[in-house]
Amino acid sequence: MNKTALSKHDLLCAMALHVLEHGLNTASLRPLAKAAKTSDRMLIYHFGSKEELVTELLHFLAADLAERLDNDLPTKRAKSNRSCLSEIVVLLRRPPYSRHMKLWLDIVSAAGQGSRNHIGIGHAMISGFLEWLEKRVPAHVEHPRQTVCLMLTLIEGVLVMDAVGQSETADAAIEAVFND
Amino acid sequence: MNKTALSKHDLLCAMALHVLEHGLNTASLRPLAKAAKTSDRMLIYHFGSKEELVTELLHFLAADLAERLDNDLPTKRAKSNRSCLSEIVVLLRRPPYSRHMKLWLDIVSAAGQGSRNHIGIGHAMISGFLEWLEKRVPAHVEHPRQTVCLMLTLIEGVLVMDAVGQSETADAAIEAVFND
DNA sequence: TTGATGTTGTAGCGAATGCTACGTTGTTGC
DNA sequence: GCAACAACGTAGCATTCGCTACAACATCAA
Repeated sequence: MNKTALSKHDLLCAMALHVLEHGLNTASLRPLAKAAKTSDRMLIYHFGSKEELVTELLHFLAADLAERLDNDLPTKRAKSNRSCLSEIVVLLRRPPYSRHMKLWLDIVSAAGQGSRNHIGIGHAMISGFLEWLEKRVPAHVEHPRQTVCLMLTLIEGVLVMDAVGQSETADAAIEAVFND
Repeated sequence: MNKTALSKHDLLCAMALHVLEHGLNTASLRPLAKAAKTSDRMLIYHFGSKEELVTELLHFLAADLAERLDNDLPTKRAKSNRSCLSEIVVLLRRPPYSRHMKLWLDIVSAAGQGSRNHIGIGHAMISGFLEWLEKRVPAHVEHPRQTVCLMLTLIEGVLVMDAVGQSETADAAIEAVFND
């Protein structure tokens, strides 16, 4: 177990870098294997199938993203909804997060096509992000749950806008949403 | 010209139905050809390459979507921002629009990976949608441009949430955004 | 030593990919 | 009628896809 489990983690690290660079939906076994300095044969050996590999890889990436966010944004309540939102957006638009966000859009796309796998992971990631947000929203807000739902939904919209070169539209939306 | 132009339109119609059903990023020439009752050979003959075919197909679908929206939602100013937003969301969540929206997420995903093609089309579609929205937002709003940016960005977020089974989150966001 | 189990390389399978070569039909202009 | 050109079918190319068969080697318990 030890040997395999360890190398599996290394494989996931290397493949995560590759996917963050080149996208998820277009990734195939041989390039992934090359990035991890092994062969497609060994990837199937370790993960059973490509589908299981992708599942594990997405869980790995989700955990990585969550850890990064915890490190980069302290568990401290923001002064206002506006500053809370804009701090997060500024962070997510820059590397290394920007790459995660493009990959996130790949997950969303596959989920939209009905992939149970991607729907499940996507759903969990949103739930986790909502909890994370709820600890950072100002303490005085009346409906914290609704507020974080609004923030996160808007953030998702910002990611979409950024992807198609409509960042100004996203900026205007951020500017408009909170009056506090 | 007439014969080819006509049949090209027919081909686009048939292929549009196919990608709306089966997704865009996973579509390949032979299934597309089968859906249009022709051969991959003929698709290349008519469109030159797959990339050009996809480009034309996306323009066709964008025009189709715009026309449908014009027909289904009259050019009439809504009573409130809230009703304006919710009417559109209700519409987009149902067929036939729901399929267009899943395909839209495919475009966004490809755009996020840097495809000039998809970025250009996506950018244009957002711009068109913004104009369209600006004619339907209540007349009395102070900053109409900002307001439609907020609405559309939020709509994009709703699409993302719906794709990963987080429609309740999207609903809460819609509930929270406008106080009027 | 033997045998069982786990790890890895080589080679290849059948299918699908985008695209092309080549020949056969029309159809049209002169 | 005939030549030119557009329209189309058949067959195939080279590549890539996920995955597997098979053998070689290591490790370790009996």
